[in-house]
Amino acid sequence: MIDLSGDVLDVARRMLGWRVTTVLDGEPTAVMLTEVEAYRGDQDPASHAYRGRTRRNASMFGEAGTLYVYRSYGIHWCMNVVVGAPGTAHAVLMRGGIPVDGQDAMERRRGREDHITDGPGKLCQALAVTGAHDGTSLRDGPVRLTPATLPPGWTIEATPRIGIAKATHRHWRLVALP
DNA sequence: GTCGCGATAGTCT
DNA sequence: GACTATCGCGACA
Repeated sequence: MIDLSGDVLDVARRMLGWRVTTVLDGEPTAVMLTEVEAYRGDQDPASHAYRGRTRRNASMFGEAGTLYVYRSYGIHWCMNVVVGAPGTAHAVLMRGGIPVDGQDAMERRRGREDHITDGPGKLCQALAVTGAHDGTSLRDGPVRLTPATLPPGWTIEATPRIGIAKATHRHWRLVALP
């Protein structure tokens, strides 16, 4: 069972190395997370939840382990793990990973053989995650999150979040490097 | 390898 | 009416 207890930034760091798996269109696919960002609910000007609950971000206010999927730049899907007590709307954005299963299916969905899971929009496309999965549970839903450890020797780096104009002093983007 | 830029539409002001 | 939690391509080095 996945453990999402504790501060959202600690959870984000712990999640590096975890597996995200889907079985959609009959195709099993899985990636190991290598890039995530933490968003601290209503205390974070960069969070979608900063100005309260809206139609789009409603699932952020659910219980820990809920999947929050939104459309980015009108084109791409991006997915988050909801963290913390219901109503706090803390979340961890899954930005990238490396393929560990179903690479053929992911290459087909992406229409190319390189750079298939190294960005938030790409990750969703490769795993076939869409807005239809918003609000489902990562514990027993169509998109699953399972704990795993990073391979030996990997290190973690903290940087400012990407594409964010506010709160840039907060280094809440975490990247795992070989 | 890095840099610049256009596409595109939901969401909120 | 403005603003994105992005991507892919082409130019350059």
